Formats: sequence, structure tokens, C-alpha cells
Amino acid sequence: MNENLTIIDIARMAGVSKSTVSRVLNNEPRVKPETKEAVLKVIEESGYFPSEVARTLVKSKSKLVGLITPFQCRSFYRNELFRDAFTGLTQVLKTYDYDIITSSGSGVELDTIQKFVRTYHVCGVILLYTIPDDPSLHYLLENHVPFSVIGACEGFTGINQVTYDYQAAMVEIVDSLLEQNRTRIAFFASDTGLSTTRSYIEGYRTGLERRGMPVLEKYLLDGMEEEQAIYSALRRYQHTHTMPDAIIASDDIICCHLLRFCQEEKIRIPEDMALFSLENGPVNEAVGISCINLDYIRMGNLAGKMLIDTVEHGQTTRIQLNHQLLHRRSSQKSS
Amino acid sequence: MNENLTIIDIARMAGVSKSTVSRVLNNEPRVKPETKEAVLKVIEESGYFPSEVARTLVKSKSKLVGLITPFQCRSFYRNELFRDAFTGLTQVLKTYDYDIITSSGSGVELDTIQKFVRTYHVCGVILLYTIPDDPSLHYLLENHVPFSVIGACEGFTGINQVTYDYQAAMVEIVDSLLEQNRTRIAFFASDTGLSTTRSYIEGYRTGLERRGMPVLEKYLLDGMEEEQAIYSALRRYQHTHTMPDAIIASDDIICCHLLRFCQEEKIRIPEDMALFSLENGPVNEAVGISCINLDYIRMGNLAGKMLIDTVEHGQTTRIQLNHQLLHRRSSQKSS
DNA sequence: TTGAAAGCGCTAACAG
DNA sequence: CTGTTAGCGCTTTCAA
Repeated sequence: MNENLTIIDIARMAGVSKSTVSRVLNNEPRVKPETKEAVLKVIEESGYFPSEVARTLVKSKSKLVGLITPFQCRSFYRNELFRDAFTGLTQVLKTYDYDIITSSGSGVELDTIQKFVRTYHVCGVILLYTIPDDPSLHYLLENHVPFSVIGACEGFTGINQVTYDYQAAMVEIVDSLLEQNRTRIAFFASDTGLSTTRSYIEGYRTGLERRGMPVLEKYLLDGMEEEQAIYSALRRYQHTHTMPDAIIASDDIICCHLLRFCQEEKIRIPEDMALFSLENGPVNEAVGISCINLDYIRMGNLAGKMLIDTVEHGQTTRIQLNHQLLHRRSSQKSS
Repeated sequence: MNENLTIIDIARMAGVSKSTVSRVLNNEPRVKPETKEAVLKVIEESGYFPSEVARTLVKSKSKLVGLITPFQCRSFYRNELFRDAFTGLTQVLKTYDYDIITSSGSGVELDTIQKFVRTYHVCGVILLYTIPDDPSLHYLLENHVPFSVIGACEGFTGINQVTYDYQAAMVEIVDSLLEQNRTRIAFFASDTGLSTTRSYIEGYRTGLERRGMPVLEKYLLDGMEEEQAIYSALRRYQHTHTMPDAIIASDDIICCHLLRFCQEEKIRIPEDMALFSLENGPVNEAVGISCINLDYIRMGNLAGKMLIDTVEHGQTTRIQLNHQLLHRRSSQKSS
């Protein structure tokens, strides 16, 4: 009920010292059961909430997990990874009584991380993406800040990571497309700087080269999170009569645009064009788009659990989940 | 560079007292320019970060905005509102140097809010949904905690709110459907307890009754965020030969399921069935689903700005944005 | 098993 | 314009 109760108020009301109250709050063993009960009763009845802020100040470690999200990049928030990983993370953190802080950053991830660590004393950090040899990771490692990476992570080992074998998955996709005698397979990627995307690209190359197919620049495109980029690429193909007969898209939104373009231009799916999404959003099933069944919610769950394990027990884990291709209408055999 | 610098270290390095450092940190006017510059230089060079935690403790007010998200409700995180409002909020908070804390709650929103307020001393709260006479709002009001509501909010006035006229929008949708001589118009709602949904329902009723059409229970369904609920409703219609000739869906995911069902069952859109989504996600445009053009990013922006205005200047604002119907293929005239 | 006292890093009077 | 001092609410030695 009451407003700004402090540990001292509780101590007074229970007739003990604030140290004792602190002890029961922290569930320390060296408290007489009866005392503990009495204190607990007072806490219960008074509606007292201990200040996480004060606790953080003295321990210089909070129960906040920093979630790094990019600066000024709408497309990121629109993809499945963000919301599903967020959901998974939220679920598991709730269980362990941690909370999430997301910062609105200043353009550079490292700044955000430093802010998390130095000004908010986060107990750990979750990274939804990394770049090769990521400076953020070096910072976290040097400063012994626990963290978990979701997705590929070039250049680091012995860290918390939950990932898929993106490269292998991509090879399988390319293979399945080649088996249908598709010869102009494009990859509309959305951020080729990220390690995860690089893995996909590696798989794309490998898949093609293994079958003796050339890797053409015009079919391996970056920056396709921009609507404009998609349509201008498509127009270019039209003008040069080099329209792909299969497109692999980094995310579902790109797929939606492709779908729309094909409808307008009377390009039949899958006869004239196969579509494959690297995300598994709700659209795909409804509209029959083939994709990989990456479980981002699970990744969020696991990444959160790993982080807590590091924070509380110093453990480090790496998990590689198994992927699976979901072949749907959009990538059926055309001829 | 260095690790755990405090204000005292900076004071020593700059040859002043920590109060002075504090003053330049808080940009107080009463500091000699040269002193200020010297201190700033030391801060810059040392890589010092002031502790937001300590500051919060003494001011009992942080620069954290609490974002309430529901407990164990995946569908929520999957809808457009969450990610777009989050994006918009993030954008504006960045500008004013605030951050977001999201809590993983304990099942009841009020608990989460109390935790925000009492243990983290958030400077304000953003609500993405409310129920009529919401206890959370009463708590916030009573405790003078600044907050902004996104969406409808029954039972409260004089609060920060950014909303649309959901009821009017729904009337327009129903009208446009009736004009096409659709006579079995269903509304697949996703959470009829929320004020926003209630506004829509109000509009649904009004729209039908105005034209002398009955409001049938079987066509006004709740809980449709569950995939199962959607399909069982649809099956029921089939068995009783009462399949609607128009369905208005609370969100895009419901729409996707409807789309899928119609494809499988050879129900033609829009000939046999019109579809209208109450969200404006990326799918709609691609697949040609009619919808309202609600701008959730803008709502997030505005709600954040309002909150900051309240926190910093005690202002209160209510904004009702203008909606617009986006008529696409899924709701074209059938006959 | 408990209490007293000393901080954690910062802000905010109050003097000077 | 600047320094001194007293806390903010909590944890954590150290004694008792």
C-alpha cells in the first residue's frame, strides 16, 4: 500500500536491524527462521519493494540484460529475428527474474554496449548479430562482461553462442533448386556485412560451384532490405532479359515484395520463378513460400539461458541447432 | 580507456571538486567556462561514463521508460503493433537520451508496473493496450507516474494518449462491405477485453445496425489469435453452410490463415469472400489485402514524445490521428 | 544469529 | 563560481 518504504522502515516495523532485513531479502542462510518469517510477514503486509537501483549501486551489477538493437534501421525491427528472439528472451528471463534494457544507441553498437555496462551495470549482453572480428565482442571479452551471441559469429570461439549451420542450409537450398534445373539462382541478401549473412553467401557460392555453376555478381545482391533496391534489381533483370528463375530472399518482407512483383508482371510461381525465404514467418505458410525452419524464439530462449548460466555460474556454452528445409509451393518443380 | 572511473577520479584529474564535475555533467550554468572546458577535456580523454544508477538513486528517477508487454502471450509479440510501436519509441527516446526497460512481468500488468516504478524508478511508462477502467492506469495516476497510452482507453480522460478513431474506421469498413452487397460479414477479433478491440466491436455493431443488419454472435468471434480457433470457426461455418462472405481480421496473421484456408478450400477472394485486415503489415500490400493504414511507428514516436513532455515539463496531450482505408484486391466488388 | 558502520557513485543544499 | 557535507537505499565486512 504505502509509498516509499525503505529497508529501514521494514527493519523498524519488524523490530530488527536493516542488515537482517537485507539478509532475508537475499535469502541468506544465517537468519533464525522465526526472525525470517516475521520479516517476511512485514514485507508482505507493507507492500515493500526493494530498490534494485540501490542494490545495483552497491554490487555494481544489476539484473538487467542489455539487448543490442541497431541504430536507425527499420528493416531490422521488421524482421522475424527481432520479435521472436525478443519473445524467447523475455520468456526465459522472466523465469530467472531478470529484465531487459534496450538502448537507443548512438549509431555505433560499441557505444551502446559501453553505456549498458558502465552506466547501467548490466549483468550481461545479448547480441542478435555480429560482424567478423566484432569490436563489441572484443570489448565485452576484455571487460569480462558476460554475453551471448545469436547467429553466426566469425572470429571468436569459446563464447556463448546459439546458431544454425547457415552455410550448410544454404547449400541444401541451392542444391534443391539446381535439381529442378533452375540455372539462374539469385540471392537477395539484406546485410552482407553480418557474419550470418556471410555464412549464407559462403553456402551460396559453395552450392553453385560444387555443381560447376558460375557465381554471378548480378545474382548476388546486397542491401535488399530496401524496397527500392528490390524493384530496381528486378527491372534491371527485365531490361537485360536475365530474370532469375529462382530467388532466395534474406527475409520474409523481401519475399512479399517479390511476390507482388511477380503477380504484377505475370511471372508464375513456381513455374517461371522459385522463391525461398531464409526466415520462417507466418506469411510463408499461408502463401506457400518455401523456407528454412529456423526457430528464433528458441534461439532467444537458449541465448538467455546461456547468459544467466554465465552470470551465475561462469559457464560457457555453444549450441548449433539443426535446421530443416520446408519445401512449399513456391519452390516446386517447374517442368 | 580505463575501467571504473568515478566522479571523484575525474575531479582529482581536473583539479576540482566532485560537485563541479557533477555540475558540468548536468550542464548547470554556474560553472566558469574555462573550468567546464577543462573538466570536459578530462572526461573525454579518460573515457569516463557517469553512473546512471547512482544518479537514479539520489534523484529517485531514472532515464528509463518502462514498456509494458503482456505475460506469456506470443501472439502479441507477433503483431505489428509491438514491433512498430517499439521502433517508433526507440527512435524518439534516442533523441532525448532515454532508454527502454521491458519487464518479463509476473502475469499481471500491475505487478510489472509496480516493479518498474518501485524497483527501477522508471521516469514513465508506455502502455500499448489498456482495458476499460484499467487498474494499471489508476495506479499510475494515484502515484503520479507519467505515462502514455497507445490506442483506445476507456474510462480515462486528461491523460497522454495517441489513438485513432477505431470505431469510425470500422464503420467505414463495414459500410464498404455492405455496399458490395456482402451480407454475412464476420469479425475475427483477437482480444475483446482490450479497449481498442471494444471500439472496433462498437463500430462493427454500429455499422451493421445502421443498415438494419443483424449482429450475429457466430460472426463476432473472440480469441482468434489462436490458429486453432480460426480453423475451427471456419469448419463450423462449412458444416452449417454459413460461411461469411466477408471477414474482418484483427491482425495480419489471422489474415494469413484465412488466406491459406481459402486457397485450400477453393474459396475465391474477393468473389466468394472479402478480407479486411485491421493492421497494415508488409504482407498486405504484397498479397493485396485491404486494410486500415494505421501508423504504429508514428504512434510510438508520439507516445514517446508525449511522455518526455510530461516528464520534463508536466504537459499532457491527446492526439487522435486520421485513418484511411486502403482498398485492395481482397475487398473488391465481387459481382 | 544479529547489529553497527562503512561505503557504492552521485546530487543537492549550504556555505564560502 | 566552487568546495564541503550529508545523504539516496542497499550490501557487506566486522564485532558482538
